[in-house]
Amino acid sequence: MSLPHAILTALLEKPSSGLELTRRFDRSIGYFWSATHQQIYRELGRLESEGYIRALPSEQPARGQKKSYEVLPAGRDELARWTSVSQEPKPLRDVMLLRLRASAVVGTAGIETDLRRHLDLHQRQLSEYEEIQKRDFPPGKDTPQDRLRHLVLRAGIDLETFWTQWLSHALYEFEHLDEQPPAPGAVPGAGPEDVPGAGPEDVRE
Amino acid sequence: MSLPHAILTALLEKPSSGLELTRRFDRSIGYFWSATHQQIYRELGRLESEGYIRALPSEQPARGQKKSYEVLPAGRDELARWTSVSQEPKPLRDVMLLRLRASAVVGTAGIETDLRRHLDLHQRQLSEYEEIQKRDFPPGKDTPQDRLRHLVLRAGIDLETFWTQWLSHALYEFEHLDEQPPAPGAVPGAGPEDVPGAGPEDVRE
DNA sequence: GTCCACATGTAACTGGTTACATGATTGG
DNA sequence: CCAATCATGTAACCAGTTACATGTGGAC
Repeated sequence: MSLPHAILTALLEKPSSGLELTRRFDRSIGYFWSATHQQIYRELGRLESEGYIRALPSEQPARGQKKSYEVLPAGRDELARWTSVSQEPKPLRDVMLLRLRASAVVGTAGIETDLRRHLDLHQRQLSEYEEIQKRDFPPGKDTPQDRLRHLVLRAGIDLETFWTQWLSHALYEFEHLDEQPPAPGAVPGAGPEDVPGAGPEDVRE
Repeated sequence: MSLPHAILTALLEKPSSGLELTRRFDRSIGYFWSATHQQIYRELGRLESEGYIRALPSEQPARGQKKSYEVLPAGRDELARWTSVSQEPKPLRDVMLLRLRASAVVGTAGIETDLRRHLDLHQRQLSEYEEIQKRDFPPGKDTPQDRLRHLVLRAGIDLETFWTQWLSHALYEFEHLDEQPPAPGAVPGAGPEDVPGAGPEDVRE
């Protein structure tokens, strides 16, 4: 149950309409919590009916008409409560890692291209974050709020850094997949070919 | 649609029953794809009805009776196909980062304790991975299959390393949240990182 | 008047979670 | 016989995804 709290946070930072929220979820909020406009409208409805937010007065209640929301005291309280409550980290679920493990069994055909593509994507994301860091968090003036937000951005930067490094390493491994690793003077074959069959079995897990 | 492929991979590595799969998903498979036994049984049923796997002969078809599965050629083909197909990386969704951003607005009460707890959890996970690395991937013997699996484990290790470092840094920041930050000649203390700068409001997103 | 971008929604579906049900086997 | 454990499942729910529907206002 995190999306409503993401929306409350966004609305506290700045009251917005559904579409404005959607845009913000494509930008800064989306760095750590993504959501589509359908999710957002659905959730805005719930939050309003629960008395956590309200539509700003002075607008028409219809389709096609912009409708902005602001957080009510009850919403702020709920967000503060949720923020302070301990939560379990949720286990990792990463498709690329799964594909890599699968490729150890059914062959690596096609993966290398996608590894390269992902590397490119993560590098772009990293530069984008670094841009934002330069623009929004120059060294110097510094409120506690700024520091907290910077901390979050830092996580994004460090995560993208991890992925670019790991993907680079993975690609390097792929280029040397058939070589005997420690033995000097291995033969680079005709590209990383299929790796069929099952290797040493998975017995120790 | 990744869970069926995770199961196909696991079954190719070693034919298993539902409960055995569940155990393996709590261990090595779970490092990058987690699943509960309910999900697994549901998916085993689907995979069998689609002709991707079959129950090993020589057992009773009833509740309480163990039932092992193996992958059929069609299942292997499907896994190979899926593995080779390009996929989009899915955007990050992390509750702790969201809570931190929220805490910049509604206050940091309660979070610090949970940051500490998460740091501990990630440190434990990291040591567990490093144990496994020592045990299963000693330098020397090294098939292409081993290298691919090692690569996946490496991602786990590097990710946990990232989290422990980031959480340590976050805790350091928390201890100095009210101080004026970039005073030259600041005390390094426990924090491994530098202390950055400022940033105005969230208006430009 | 038509087209397009803006803006708000509905509906159906899928995958993951939580709670519970049922039978078999084994040790006391 | 009873309780604990192993083992397989059902059902209800919830969050996120995908596809589609509807209305407004401005540019041409």
